[in-house]
Amino acid sequence: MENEEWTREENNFFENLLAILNLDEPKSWEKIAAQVPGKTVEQVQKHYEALVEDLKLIESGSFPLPHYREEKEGFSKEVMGYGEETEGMKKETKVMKKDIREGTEGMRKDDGEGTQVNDHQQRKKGTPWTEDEHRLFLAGLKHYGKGDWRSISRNYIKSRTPTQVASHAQKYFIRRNSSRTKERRRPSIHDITGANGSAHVTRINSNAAELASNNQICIVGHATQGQAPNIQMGGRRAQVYLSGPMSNQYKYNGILENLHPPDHHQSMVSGSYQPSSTMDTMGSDYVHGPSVHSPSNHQSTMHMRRAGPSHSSASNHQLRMHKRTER
DNA sequence: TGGCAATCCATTACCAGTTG
DNA sequence: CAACTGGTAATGGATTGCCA
Repeated sequence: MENEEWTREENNFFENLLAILNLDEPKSWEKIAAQVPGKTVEQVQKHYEALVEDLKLIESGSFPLPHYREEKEGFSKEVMGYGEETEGMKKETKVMKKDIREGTEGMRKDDGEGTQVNDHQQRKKGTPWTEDEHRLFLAGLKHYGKGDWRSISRNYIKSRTPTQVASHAQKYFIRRNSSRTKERRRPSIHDITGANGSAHVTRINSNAAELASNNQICIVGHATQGQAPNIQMGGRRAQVYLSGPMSNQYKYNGILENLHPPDHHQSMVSGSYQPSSTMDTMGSDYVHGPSVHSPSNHQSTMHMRRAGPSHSSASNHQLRMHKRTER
């Protein structure tokens, strides 16, 4: 007898098949049923109809959750393959806790710092650190040293809890100790290592030389709107795009005073900045730089990625990369 | 209990191919 | 050729588990 209920894995697998297979093709349901163990063609069709119904309800504003048969049935050490006693038990506990987290749709205990998480909330959204907060952090670090996050929180960054400070510190030290070449790194707030540092450009775009020859240059780095970092670039008029964690996307229109080679880091720029959102209305003086994803576009990209596999697979991309290196 | 390392996961940056 | 697209990698904040 076939199993009427669908596990999460079965459901995911089914949805992936839907994304891959063309339902207009003859015998598509047979093909799907053949690939989902223990399900009949009828059950697969029924499940599809239920899925369509769910989508309708979701679109209409209500969110009834589909019923999944819980995987914790038979959740034993043997089944999970955790043969080794202590580590296996630890892993099992961890997996179960993870399962509970996911299975209960974000139901979680209070973290003790006023974070109430209800049924509809996922993990608390991160609040990005501002440059000012980071500088206070550095000042506090200098004063109290590594480890005294409570004092740093209490006396320097009142807007952050000790836990947040510790988490920030962890990332800060990882960044500082990273052996990764600076050329490949993205600009980060953690690049500011002194409490009085100024905003600076950390990396020039790889096609900067080409653009510079055309009196254009693209620079990637941090700058906050309205800031006018020092510029040293060579005597020609240029358009510069700035981007970074603290800016959205800014465009610089100024004079190249002393153009550094494209691999030169820490080049300084100054001038007037415009948010990119206004760039398109700036007129023909402005030359377009590298494309920037609009958040909405990217959101939909991400949504599609989460929703199911794409027809352009990872292996396709690997192939592209391989072709590229061959050229 | 608090610090630390590891992990999770959402977001963002970047890149190359495609398209108009 | 600029803009768009779709993919991966990097990043950062929150959370968890371990241990002194």
